[in-house]
Amino acid sequence: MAASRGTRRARAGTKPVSFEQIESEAVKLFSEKTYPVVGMRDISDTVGLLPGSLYAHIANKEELLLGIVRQGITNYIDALEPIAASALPAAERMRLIIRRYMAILHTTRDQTNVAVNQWTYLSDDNRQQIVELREGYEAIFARVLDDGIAAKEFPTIAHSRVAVLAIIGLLNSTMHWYSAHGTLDPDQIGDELADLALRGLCCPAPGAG
Amino acid sequence: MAASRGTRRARAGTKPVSFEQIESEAVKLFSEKTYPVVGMRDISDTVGLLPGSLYAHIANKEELLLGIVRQGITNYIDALEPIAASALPAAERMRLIIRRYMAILHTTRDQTNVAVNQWTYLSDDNRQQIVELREGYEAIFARVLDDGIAAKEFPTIAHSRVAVLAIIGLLNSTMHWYSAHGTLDPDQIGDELADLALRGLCCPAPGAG
DNA sequence: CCTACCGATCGGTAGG
DNA sequence: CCTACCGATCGGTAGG
Repeated sequence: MAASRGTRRARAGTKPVSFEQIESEAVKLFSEKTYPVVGMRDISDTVGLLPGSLYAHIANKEELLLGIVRQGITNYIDALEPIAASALPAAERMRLIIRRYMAILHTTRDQTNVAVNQWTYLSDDNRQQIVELREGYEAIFARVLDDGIAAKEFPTIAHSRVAVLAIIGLLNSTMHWYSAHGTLDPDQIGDELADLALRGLCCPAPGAG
Repeated sequence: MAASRGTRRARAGTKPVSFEQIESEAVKLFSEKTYPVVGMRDISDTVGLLPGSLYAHIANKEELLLGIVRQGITNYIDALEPIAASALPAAERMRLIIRRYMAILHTTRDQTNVAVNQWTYLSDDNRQQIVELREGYEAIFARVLDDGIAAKEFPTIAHSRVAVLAIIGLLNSTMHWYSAHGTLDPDQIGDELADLALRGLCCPAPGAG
């Protein structure tokens, strides 16, 4: 009975906590349990602060989510945009983009999960910001696809937006089963998925009728 | 000031509320806002009951989710299993399965969304139940794929489980952009996705190197 | 199916 | 960064 509040005494002469630590723990927790289920007390426990002390480092819970989501998407845009803008044939660019996507997923899996699946918890203004970022992200894939069609590398596609969203959906879905600690390396999976997508964009399909 | 509790008087001589109504409204709300963010008061409001009255029809919040998720998956298993078990060539079975998947998605979109993305909110025992159901669901696709490889319809695949999960991931991802009210009909999209998947399983890919 | 209510937990703050 | 605390809301229940 002697330690009524002893559980909370995590900080005795330890180094001060940084914003980056808080954000990094929040990424893990949000990815694992989702934003609405993670309490500020969960976050403060993992970094060794009392709940109220978090607000010396962050404005509020939603700002934390916003930062994580925005950076999570920006990571992809910054890396994929130059590839899409390069002078290579569209099929090659698409392959490089898919491979690079898997590499980024491998190093920022939790953040990607939050960015892709949890931006919907943002309130109106912040969500609108993210919607625009997402459009920029989609545009990268659309550009390469359209280039490929224009250059006759790919056949004319009935609904090209469907193809773009299908490819993005395929890539994002890997998150749910691709385990970072597994034996499959990201380049290998990237190549297999690129094969899948590029075959899908080119030749006639079997089993019809 | 006269209507202090007047807002809550939704039921005056109306027909009694059924369990099915409650479940159906819960499906919509869970799909739209996710389980942890939907309060019992949100549900009771839409069916026109007071919060406590819900418990005359349901055991608790989680039982509601469990029922929705289980039926949401069972819908697919019941419809796809017979196709997988039929005597048709594997490529044809795969095409029929994908087409049927899109048809079910079209009629049970909200429930599918909840079943696919929100079973993780179940507590241990209930979640384990769903994990087993999901394995049965995956097995349907694995069976057709393996049959196709054995019959040399598909080439030997490095990681056949990757292919299964990629196809399921592709199908499930349609949920995020396929709007039930849109002009794209499910058969049409089903065919395009079947083309994508079946081409991916057969021929050599361009753009390599 | 309502009335009336419960303990627990939530995000966040004042003041130091 | 802690102490001490706040109002709001949560899922759920007893008793009728």
